[in-house]
Amino acid sequence: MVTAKQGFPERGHDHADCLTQVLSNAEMVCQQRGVRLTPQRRRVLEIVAGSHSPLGAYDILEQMDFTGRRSAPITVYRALDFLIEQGLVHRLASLNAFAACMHSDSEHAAQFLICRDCRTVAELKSRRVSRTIQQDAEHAGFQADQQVVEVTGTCRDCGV
Amino acid sequence: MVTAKQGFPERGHDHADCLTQVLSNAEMVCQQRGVRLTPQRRRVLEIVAGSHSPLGAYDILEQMDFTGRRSAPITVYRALDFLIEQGLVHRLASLNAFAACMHSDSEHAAQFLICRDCRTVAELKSRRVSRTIQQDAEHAGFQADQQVVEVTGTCRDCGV
DNA sequence: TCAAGACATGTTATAAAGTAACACTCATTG
DNA sequence: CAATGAGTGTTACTTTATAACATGTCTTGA
Repeated sequence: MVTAKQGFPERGHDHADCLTQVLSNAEMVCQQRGVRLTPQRRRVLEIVAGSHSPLGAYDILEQMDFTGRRSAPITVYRALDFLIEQGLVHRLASLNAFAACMHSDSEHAAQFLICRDCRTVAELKSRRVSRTIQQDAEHAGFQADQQVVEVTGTCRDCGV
Repeated sequence: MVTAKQGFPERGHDHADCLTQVLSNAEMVCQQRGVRLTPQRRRVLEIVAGSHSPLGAYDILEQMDFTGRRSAPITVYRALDFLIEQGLVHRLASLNAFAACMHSDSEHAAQFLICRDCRTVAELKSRRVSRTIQQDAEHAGFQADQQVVEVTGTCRDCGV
């Protein structure tokens, strides 16, 4: 899960707040851009944002199963594609999983801290890191336009 | 593919040199560590190092098929696990693909520049980047111990 | 108002990536 | 030379993701 505050989220924080915030922000963002946050998409966002740790597409699929019958995986992937495009959800390549983004209003590279113990995920959101990558890539003769930064380790609460 | 030089490899460079260098380095490293670079493992490394762009496990599998009969995927994955463990091959999470490492002698975080046009891959190998990530993570209450940095963009030769 | 087009979803099937479990080989080494 | 352990073979399977095509549903302008 992802928190609005800088730094790694505290263990006991009220996650319902995150959820509310993500959803209302998403409504706003979509309205502004003239794109549709349909019930399906909203539902997927809700599920992703409701989890403390990133979810696989099939985990999401299981939770979609509210009317008794299960939808096809493609349904979830389509909603995820939309949400990612709008910057409302990030994909974590190293986990094949997805996490909601609290900062979709502000432009930022996708940078993650992944705790190997509690599986909690936070965004690093360091301008310094993205700038350094940008510069060093350029120095190597490379024009960077998309960064994937995923850091595995132990968070404050799980640390020794 | 990955070059020993800093910066993005030049288009016309002699790739056979890379290959030879990777293999002799691997022999050495394995001998030093008392682990076995078996024919299978050597063959997988050869295939990976022989490609200018990262290969999927099943691409490697196809090329293993030298005696006429195809081995099972697990064979390739087992060899890759070994090679990754020894730092001879890197896994590119954002591509589900694998690339040989030219710098397995020196300790370094896995950082990649991936050209979206020619699919060539180079290692960034920036101490500055890994240090910055380390520091900023720590500042956020997080003890980093493994970094994934994958940058997509356009290389010198493909750039506008 | 209603047809056209665009966007969204349903349905079925399949591809691509990765792993489990167990049997067998083969080089040591004590 | 048996016992051990690392490496490989074999079969089956799980997990992750996409293709292709049919159907539904908004909205917009004639």
